[in-house]
Amino acid sequence: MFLPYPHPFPHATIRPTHSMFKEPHLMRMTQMFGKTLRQAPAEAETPSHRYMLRAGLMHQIAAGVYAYMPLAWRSLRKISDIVRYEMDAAGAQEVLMPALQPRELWEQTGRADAYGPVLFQLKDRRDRDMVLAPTHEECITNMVRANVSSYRDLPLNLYQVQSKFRDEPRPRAGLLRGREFIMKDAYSFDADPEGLDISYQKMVQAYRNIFTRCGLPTMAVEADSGAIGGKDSHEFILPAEAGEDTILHCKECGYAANVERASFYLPVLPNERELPIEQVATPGKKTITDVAAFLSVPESKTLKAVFYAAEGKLFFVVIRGDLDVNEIKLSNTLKASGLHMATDEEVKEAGLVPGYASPIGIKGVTVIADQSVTNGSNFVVGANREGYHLRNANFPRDFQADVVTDIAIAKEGYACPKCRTPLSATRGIEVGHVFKLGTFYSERLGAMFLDESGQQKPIIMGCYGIGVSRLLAAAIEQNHDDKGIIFPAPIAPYQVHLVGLNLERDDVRAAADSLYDSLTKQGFEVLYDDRREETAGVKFNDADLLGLPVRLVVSPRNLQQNAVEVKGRTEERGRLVGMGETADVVKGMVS
RNA sequence: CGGGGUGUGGCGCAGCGGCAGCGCGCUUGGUUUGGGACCAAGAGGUCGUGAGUUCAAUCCUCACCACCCCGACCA
Repeated sequence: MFLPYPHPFPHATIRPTHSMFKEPHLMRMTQMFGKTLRQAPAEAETPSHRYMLRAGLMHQIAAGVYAYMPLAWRSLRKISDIVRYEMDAAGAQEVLMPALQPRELWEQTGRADAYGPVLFQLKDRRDRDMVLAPTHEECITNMVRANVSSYRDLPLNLYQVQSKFRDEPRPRAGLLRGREFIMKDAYSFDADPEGLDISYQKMVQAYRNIFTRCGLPTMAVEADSGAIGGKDSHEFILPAEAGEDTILHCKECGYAANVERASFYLPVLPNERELPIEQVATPGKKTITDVAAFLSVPESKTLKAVFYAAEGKLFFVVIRGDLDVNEIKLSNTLKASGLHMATDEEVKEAGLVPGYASPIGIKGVTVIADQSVTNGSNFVVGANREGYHLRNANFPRDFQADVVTDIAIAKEGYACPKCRTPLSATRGIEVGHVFKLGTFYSERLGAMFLDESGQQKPIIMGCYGIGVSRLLAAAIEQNHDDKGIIFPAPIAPYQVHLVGLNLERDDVRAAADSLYDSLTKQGFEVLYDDRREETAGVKFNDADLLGLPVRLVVSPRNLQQNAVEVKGRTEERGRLVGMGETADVVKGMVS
C-alpha cells in the first residue's frame, strides 16, 4: 500500500481511554460541516428544536423528517452505544430488520387497519402493497417463528436500533415527535409468564442503567398499555416543560403513574340514611356547578351524566359530580375504537335530555358507572326532564349500571392510592416504554414452541422501546439555558471545546495546536475552534450554543502564564490551569 | 380531520399594482481582536405553484401545494 500523503489521522493506532469511539475523533471547526445561526428558523418554537437548528445539528427535509448532521449524529451514536452496551449486558442480541415490509404481514395481526393512516403505505412496481414499518413486532415474530421451536430455545431477547416510520397526524417540536425517527426496540420471548416477569424486570433495570449512564434521570411510571398491550406497562419519563405527558406521583411512597392510567384514593363519605327520591325544579341549571350551587349541596353530592359514542353505539357514563371522566380508562373498559363525546343530537336520539339526563329508568343504552357512585348517598341527578332534577338518588336502589369500575381521571392534589398523600403533577417526555405483550402476536403469527411435556404453546412476548432520536431532543429540552444547549457529558458530541484566540500569532497557534494534539492523543474528544477570522465573542457564543461540557481557552493572555482557561458549560467563569495539568483537570470534568 | 397563521436570497424580516429591498451570513481587500468588531467593494432571488383580472401582478382574485401553532389523534 502506497500512500501519497502523510496519513491524515496519525494517531489512529492510539487507543482512546476516555472515549467510546474507537476511531480518532479529530475535529477542527474550520473543517466541520454545519454552521451556527444567530437566529433560529421561524418554524421552531420548542427550545430543543430551536437550538438543534441554530447549532447546526440537523436539517429539516419535510414535516417531521430530519437529516442528522455530524454533531447530532455523534451524540446519537453515543446514546445508541450506551443502549447497545446495556442491552447486550442484559443478554439481548442485536439484529437489524427491514423498514420496508409487505402489507400482508400486517394484515395477519389486524394491525394494518388498527394503525390506520399512521401506517405509511406504498406499492411496489408489481402493484404489491407495502408498508414502512412503524415498529417491528410482526417482523420479529415472523423471524422467531422460523427459528424457535423448543422451550430450549427460550428465553430469548432480540433488539434493533433503526429508523421507524409513522405518519403522525401532527409531527411536532423537531425530534420530539417525528414521522421518521430512530428507535431501539427489544422483544423478549419466554415460555411462561414467570419467564416474562424476569425478562421484563431485566429490561426495566437495563433502562434505568441506560438513562443514568446518559446523564438523564428519568422516572419509571405506570402506564396505560393500550388496546394490544398486556397487563403490565411502564413508561420512562424525562421531566421537562415541553413534555406531552402528565405524570402524577407521590412524594411520600413513590407511586408514579401517567395520568392516562393513574388511580387515586377517594375519601369515603359518611353513610347517610337513604331518603325517598324527590323531584325539584332547577330551571336553566344544566351544569354540575350551577345545580350544586342552586340546591346548596356539594358537588360530591351530585352525579354527572356524560355521553360517549363509539362504533355507532351510545354509552351513558355516570360519575360523581366532583370527578371527571378519564377517556382512556373508559375506552379500555369499552374496548371500542373511535370513542368520542356524543353530540346533543346523538343524545336526543336516544330519548335523553342533555343537561338533565338521568340514569334512572333508562333503557336501551349501556350504562357505565364510575365506582364513585358507590361512595356517597342521596345524590342529585337529572330527572330526564327539561328544568328538573331528582334529589336522593341512590345506587343501586334507584339505578343500575352494566359496568361499575374506575373511569375517573386523577388530578394533582388527589390522594395517593397507596398512602393517601396528596399527589403531585409533573410534565414529562416519554423516552422509553416497556410492555408485557403476552401471546397476541405469537398466536396470530403462529410462533409456537413445544414445552417440556411436548405440548405446543404460543411464545409469551414483551416489548421494550427507547426513542433514541427523541431522547436527544428530550435531553436538550431538559438541559439548556438562554445561551444554548448544555449537553450531559456522556452524550455530548465532543467532550471538550477548545477555543483558540488570536491564532494568527504563531506562538498562540502553536500552543493551541499542541494542546489539541496532546488531548486528542490521550483519547479526549476535542472540537477545536481553530478559526482565525472569528472574534472572541463569536467563538464564546458558539461554544455556549453547542454546549459541550468543557471549554478550554488558549490565548495570548493565558499563554503569558503558560496557562489554559478551563470552564465547565454551567460554570459562571473559568479558572486558569497550568498547560501541563489541563488533561488531568479535564478528565475529572468529563468522566 | 377542525381552527388559526406563514410562504420574498442560506437565516430573520420589510415592501404591496409600475426597476425586488434591509439586517445577519457569504466573497475580496484593509483595519481590528477576551463575550455575536469596523470600513470599502462584491456575489446571491422562477417573490411557494398554477390559473385569472389588468396596459402592467411579489402585490388583487381563485385553486392548489408546503411549513408552523392549537385541538382531535398519538399500539
